Amino acid sequence: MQATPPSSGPDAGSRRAPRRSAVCAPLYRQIRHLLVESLRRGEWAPGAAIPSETELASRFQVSQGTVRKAIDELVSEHLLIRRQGKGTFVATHHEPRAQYRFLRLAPDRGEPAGTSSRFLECGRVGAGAEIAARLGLRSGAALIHVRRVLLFGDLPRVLDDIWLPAGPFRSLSAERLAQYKGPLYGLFESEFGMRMIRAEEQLRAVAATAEDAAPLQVSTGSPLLRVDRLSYTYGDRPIEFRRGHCVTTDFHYRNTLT
Amino acid sequence: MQATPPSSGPDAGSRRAPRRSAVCAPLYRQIRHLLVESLRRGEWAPGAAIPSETELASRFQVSQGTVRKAIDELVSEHLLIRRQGKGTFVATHHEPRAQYRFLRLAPDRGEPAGTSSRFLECGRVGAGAEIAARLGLRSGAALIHVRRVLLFGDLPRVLDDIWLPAGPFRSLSAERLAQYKGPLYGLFESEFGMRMIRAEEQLRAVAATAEDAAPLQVSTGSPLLRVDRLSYTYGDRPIEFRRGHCVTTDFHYRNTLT
DNA sequence: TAGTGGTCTAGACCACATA
DNA sequence: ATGTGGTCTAGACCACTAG
Repeated sequence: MQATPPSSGPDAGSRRAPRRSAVCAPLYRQIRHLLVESLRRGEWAPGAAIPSETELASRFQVSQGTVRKAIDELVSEHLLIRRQGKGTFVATHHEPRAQYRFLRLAPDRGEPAGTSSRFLECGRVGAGAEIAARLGLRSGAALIHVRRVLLFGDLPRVLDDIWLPAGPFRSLSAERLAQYKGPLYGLFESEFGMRMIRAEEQLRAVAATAEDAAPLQVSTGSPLLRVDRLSYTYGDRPIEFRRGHCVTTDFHYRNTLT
Repeated sequence: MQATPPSSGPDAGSRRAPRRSAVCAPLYRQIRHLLVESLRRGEWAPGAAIPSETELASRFQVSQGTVRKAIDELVSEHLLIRRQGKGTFVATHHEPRAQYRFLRLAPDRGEPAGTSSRFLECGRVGAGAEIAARLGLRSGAALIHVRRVLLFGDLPRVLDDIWLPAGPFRSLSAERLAQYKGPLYGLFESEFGMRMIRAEEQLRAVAATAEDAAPLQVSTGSPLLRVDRLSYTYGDRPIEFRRGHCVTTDFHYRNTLT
């Protein structure tokens, strides 16, 4: 930052050079960008504290209020978490509060039972045209494909097909998945350094195929909620495509419009 | 507000009484609450400008920055809209930008065609147990029921059943609906003084009944996306329950997870 | 007691819109 | 030229956490 500190108190008059032009983002957005870059580079690990607001202010040569506004935005996007009296921390999918941030399926009555995964497949495949386009890869690119059933208590309710670029996720295996407890995004974050921060979903109703119906213990042709999800990491880079088929006779997908 | 302005500059020392206790919200939230109350009372009409930040600051005896933070929150919740150089305005469903804020259905390819409504029914009914509970009314309370088909271009894609409390919406009629152009929430806002600011939705896949299938021009039993929506006005008061059945062969419901 | 984030203030200047 | 929101600063004090 090329900010010039004022010579004295708030009434110091014309005290700085015109720092930015019309093409330039506000200072706090520039700071925000620097913070995101540090996160992307892994300068601060998930779960770790970032430097205090005052330290960042002196590092970037801006006021604490400007750093604060940059952090405010990142907190609202769940990239950072504030803890009063303790500091500001890099968000992680291992925290209980963030565990099911992306899981919108809930039982019609009663509180959400604990979920668990049963993994059916894990192997390398070539990217079809549709999935390649979504992930921004060339057709035929190497992917890892995972198929699993999500159980709520002991009720199988979601059949997920997950496609990941083979590069970063090369070492993902059925064994590693089977032994892992907790949300997949936690595993991706810890083992592969890929942190999901945002996702776009497309929902539709479809009839169950025979292949979908069996693991979900429903009849072929019964209505299923199909959820296509494209997940992004830092810098709007798509990193996972997922297609879920959900039984919604006693569950529903919840959403808030604001 | 019982804030005491400081005697002089920023270094005036212990300059105010302890304004709030542990049970009390921060000043900017108190200001925010006062603003929402003014909105609820209709002190400023939808589309109109609210007083400037400096005027509100002097009215509430707080600094402009505190008013600003209160307004910031209301802007992020789409209750207010800022226009640089012009002022801050009460949001309205008549603005082009807000027209389809709550419409999440989009065509799989191509840009969204214009939508139009075909109204099938409009009449008084008694509230069933489920809908009464959702709207916070007693079972059997008087409701207005509207049924319509939403068309994208000339494609019928959504069959909506809408229930409204008969009190505020007493004068809603088939004639009034037929002659009205634009989003329903615009009509509710202008004609009935009920402004929707938030909604909760529950989605599931269902098989089309014969009654659903006919107006949507699909076969009985084909999969439909059912969307149950509860809409709220100021103060978390539920004011509309809506059940939509959507054809999702060439359309989808889009959602962003953040 | 020291350090952190949370709130509040006051004032400066900038960018935009209107007259 | 004036008034609006938008950005930035500096400093005060509060509330919470931990050694």
